[in-house]
Amino acid sequence: MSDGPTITTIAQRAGVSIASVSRVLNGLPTKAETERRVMSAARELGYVPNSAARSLKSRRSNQLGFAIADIGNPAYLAMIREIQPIFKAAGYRLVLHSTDVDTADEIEVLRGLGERYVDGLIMVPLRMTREHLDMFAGARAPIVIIGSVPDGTPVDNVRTDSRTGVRLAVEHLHGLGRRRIGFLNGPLDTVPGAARGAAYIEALEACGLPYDKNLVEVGDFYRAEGAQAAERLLGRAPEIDALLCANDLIAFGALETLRRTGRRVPEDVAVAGMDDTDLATLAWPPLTSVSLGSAERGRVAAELLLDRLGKGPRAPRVVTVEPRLVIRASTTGEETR
Amino acid sequence: MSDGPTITTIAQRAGVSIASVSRVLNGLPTKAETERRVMSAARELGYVPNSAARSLKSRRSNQLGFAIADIGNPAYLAMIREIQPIFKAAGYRLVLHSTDVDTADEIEVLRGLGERYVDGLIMVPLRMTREHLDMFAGARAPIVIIGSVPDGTPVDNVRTDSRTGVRLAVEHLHGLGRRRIGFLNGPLDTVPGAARGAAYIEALEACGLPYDKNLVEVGDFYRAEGAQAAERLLGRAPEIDALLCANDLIAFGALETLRRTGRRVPEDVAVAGMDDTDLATLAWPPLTSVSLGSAERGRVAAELLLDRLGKGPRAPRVVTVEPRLVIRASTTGEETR
DNA sequence: TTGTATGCGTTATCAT
DNA sequence: ATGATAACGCATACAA
Repeated sequence: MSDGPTITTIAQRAGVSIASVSRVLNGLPTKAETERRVMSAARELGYVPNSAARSLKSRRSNQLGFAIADIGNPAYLAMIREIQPIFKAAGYRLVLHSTDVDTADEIEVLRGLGERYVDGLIMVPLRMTREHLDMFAGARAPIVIIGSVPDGTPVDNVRTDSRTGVRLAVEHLHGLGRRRIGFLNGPLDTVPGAARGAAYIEALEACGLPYDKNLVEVGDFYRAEGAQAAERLLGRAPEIDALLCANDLIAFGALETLRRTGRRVPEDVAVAGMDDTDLATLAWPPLTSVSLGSAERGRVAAELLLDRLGKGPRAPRVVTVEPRLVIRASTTGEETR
Repeated sequence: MSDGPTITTIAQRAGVSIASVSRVLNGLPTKAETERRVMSAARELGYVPNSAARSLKSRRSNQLGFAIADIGNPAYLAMIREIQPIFKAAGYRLVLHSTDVDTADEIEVLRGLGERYVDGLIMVPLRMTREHLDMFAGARAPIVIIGSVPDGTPVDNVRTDSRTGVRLAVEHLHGLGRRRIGFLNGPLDTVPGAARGAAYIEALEACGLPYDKNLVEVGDFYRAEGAQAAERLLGRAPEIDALLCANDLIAFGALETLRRTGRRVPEDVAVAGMDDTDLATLAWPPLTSVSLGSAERGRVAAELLLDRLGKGPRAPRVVTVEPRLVIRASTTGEETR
């Protein structure tokens, strides 16, 4: 717990100047004898370079940030699992921000970039306000946004195609003969909530099904809220024969409600989620889900960020990850796990 | 993306010295006029203090670390979810280390403490080597270990009582009339693996059941490995009527294998896990599990760390969180979710 | 090859 | 109340 040695300590011990110490430590050409003495002094003292001093001098923190609303969401977790090892391999530490579904918190994180405690940031904003866009424009470090930003926004952008994803699911349910397809959505003022809500309507039309707003219930992107939303929806529209859920957590909640109210899945109600999280194969029945490529989006975001850090300024890039429908027993009744 | 303003920039703009700027920014007594000019200059320039310079001067990073083997494990996730908001509320950022089940990685994190990029660390070591203990002793920042350390180790320590936890589960299964209770463990050279393995034997004896090493299978703490271990065990000892699993992930894997091989849970084989993760109620049937208080251990660890940071050196403390058996349908067959 | 001296951006001490 | 200046630990331009 002593007050760590500095290059000055080493210099005294080795009887050389701090410049020589620094040179040896950084592998610059040095006389063998000097190098030997410095290295052994450093080892004996248990020297470790001070990161604050290094950062101040180098103007690099060797840290990268990842900001999400909720670590508990397995879709975000899948991203972290990709991002962390990529950052680590590139020599960066991961600073994790959980913004608590709070827009002000997100803004705070963006403002914090000015402190330069990270060299770059990956953010998954839940809402996208004017203030977000302003902060992106003035940001003092590279930002990668997972989720859609308006064209021209000066950040790299990794998107998914919610519209296609929702369509895949609705077509699947329609193809199974379902005609009363309910939709359990998250808050409409969130980026995914708005996108998936609109896509649901589009997809119904593409299938030639009428849009009945009575079949849509809005809750939040969590399991408990999903269970409650399902209960409200089924109370109001008991004739529903399929349920599309805006994410897997909602779907898990819906499965609970369906079981509790004595409905069979998929015989009475087919259920599909979105995100295709690890948990989809844990639920019973295994959950059909639209993969939005969470892991891949995380990986791509990390790579974009590192690439920009390595190569300096360049035009913002947009990468779109294609959704993919993963069919399991919650819609087909077959054991396909 | 410009090169952020510093107090020097502000001083020029406001026509005062950097000392005055610093004073105003830190709320020290200043003449109203000076304060006004500095504040408006700072606002106009969008000034944000540089964290590296601040850290170098203050010798504090305002960052705290959390090091775990695998973010994917929901037990660790439960800890993060407690720790992050506590850190944030106290003004600290969270630096997350995932050590990839690699002991060398853990040691590297401990060595990194010397860089002083964090003011303290919470670690959940999977293995506990001589090297770990040495690093603890020489650590240059406060450490809280979740998991058991030998008495006298100079770190705060938050434990769970594996022995009691395993006993609760075994007694429960025994009370249900089960007499061939198998055990699916994780690696024996890990802290939890060793503890739970020993506890299993003890618990059997306490129930008057013979220990049959044929009923124990060792895999790893993951779902896929759990499924495989269950398959090996059931192939070898098909008469098993209960399965205790060293964590929930293993149990989920076991449930898969049991279903796939046509065994009913709990009629043919009762299954219990450990950790009582969120996922326990998602599985089918809902999983009986021994809660080891993951969330609480996280919370306590965070509080211990902050307390030490606030109050300075003091004797190492040990807090033990009591386990609790949460009974669900995977052992009793009743719907108790 | 090595040492001296300077600067990174901040805080804090000391004069004024 | 304010300004000049040192110091935090490191890297480096320059001089020797």
